[in-house]
Amino acid sequence: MKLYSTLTRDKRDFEPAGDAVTIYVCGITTSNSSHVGHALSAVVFDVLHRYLEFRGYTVRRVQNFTDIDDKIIASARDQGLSTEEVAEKYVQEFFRDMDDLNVRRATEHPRATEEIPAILRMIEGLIEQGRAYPATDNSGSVYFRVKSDPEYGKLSGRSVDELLEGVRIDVEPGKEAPADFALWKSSKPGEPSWDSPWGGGRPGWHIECSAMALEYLGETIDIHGGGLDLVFPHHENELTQSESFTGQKPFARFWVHNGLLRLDGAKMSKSLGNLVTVREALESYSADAIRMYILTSHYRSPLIYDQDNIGTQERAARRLRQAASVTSRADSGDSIDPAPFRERFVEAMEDDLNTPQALAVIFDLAHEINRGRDAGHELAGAQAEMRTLADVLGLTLAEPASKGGLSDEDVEARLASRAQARANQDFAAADAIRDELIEAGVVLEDGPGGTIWSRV
RNA sequence: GGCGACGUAGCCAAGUGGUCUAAGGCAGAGGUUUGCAAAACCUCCAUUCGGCGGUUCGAAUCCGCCCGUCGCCUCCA
Repeated sequence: MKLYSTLTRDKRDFEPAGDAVTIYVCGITTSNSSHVGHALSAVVFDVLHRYLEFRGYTVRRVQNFTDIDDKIIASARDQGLSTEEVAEKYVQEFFRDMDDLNVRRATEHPRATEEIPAILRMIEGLIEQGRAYPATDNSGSVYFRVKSDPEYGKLSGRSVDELLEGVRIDVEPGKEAPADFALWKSSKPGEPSWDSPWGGGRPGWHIECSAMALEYLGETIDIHGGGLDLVFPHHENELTQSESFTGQKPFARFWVHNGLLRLDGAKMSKSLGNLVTVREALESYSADAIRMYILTSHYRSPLIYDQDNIGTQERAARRLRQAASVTSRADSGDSIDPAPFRERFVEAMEDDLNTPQALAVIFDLAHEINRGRDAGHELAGAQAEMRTLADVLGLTLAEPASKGGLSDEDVEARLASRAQARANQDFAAADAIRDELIEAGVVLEDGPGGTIWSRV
């Protein structure tokens, strides 16, 4: 397949270097509930993973949790909890949110605080190589020496000179140059702290990802992913320290970045506070609708979070769901050949994961199934294919669960009353029952074979 | 200020040199079906791709300028 890489700024043919496709995706910092922007990124890489498996590859995907940083420390202090407790709370919340979005778990979900030995080995190695140095003011921090890498800036397209001049970067004491970044941060009294050759401290943000990628996936990984906002400085720094440490280039063969979700004209982010949590979104919309909303736009494009537009996806999801489960008289002796649809689906996905087109193919197949229903064609094969393709996008095509109101038995009972009323030509009574059920989120369809119902 | 992305029908959104008089979804109009609906099906719904120039036999697609929106440069998926 073709994949766009931020490093080369073009689409290239992707083949894994080894037997399995290795993917490292930057995960969340466990200081807050996940928002829909995190869901966007998670869904994109979930679909990439699912598609690669659909194509027959074995995939090993690692996604970390940054479970120690300033915000977690602050949050723990505010709530009177330990940093571990705060982190654990949001890790569990993340898993629940992702499960409900039908995002499959990664192969591994390592945490920064559980990888301290690997992180320390890497920092020590970088110091030995002259790539890093303990803070010049003896604070106990360790910094990476950016000017030691003449290629620094190649991922984000930044000029090293400009960065070294400290354009809009505050110079910290103890740094040789403004662009140098922390590999190890000395801890202040009362803060969580791990022992190191330089004194008590904690890992800098970037080093954890390098260490985990190396530990779990090796010196060169196939795909490194994350949101576009991570390109600089996070991924730029990961790249330089990883290639410096291992001497192996490239650190990642493809850099895949998803576009950012916006709300009210700005990027959805913690610092701006303009966010909608995954949980809030799931309270109003089904996972299929949320995923379809994300996937009807290309993953590299920015997407504006808009409630009304997600609502329209709910109706669109229903269209697919019904086509996947309609029944046919199957008396024509013909059936629908799904092969051309599968081909078009694959063709779309092969082109840098063009999910909008892939989804359009599924809609075309749904249309063909509905036509086939009217013509009395055999549908099972086409419907099975449709479910297979939908599953590659992580769509369940399942009915939303009963939202408290009426149980299935209640619905069946109301339906029986309505059937009796219709038989008696008492359409007023029949329509009243229908209206009542619609209020409860149950839609009826009267057909030649009787009335079928579904939840919306 | 530096670097980068984007602007396609009422809305969302693919398409990036000819098969585009532009996919798909939602909304809308007429019809079939139905006790009436709903769903489904049939027909219709951008001669046009932010604006102005240019390159080309040919541009939504390439180039230039302008207008508008957004991202990164500081923690952020």
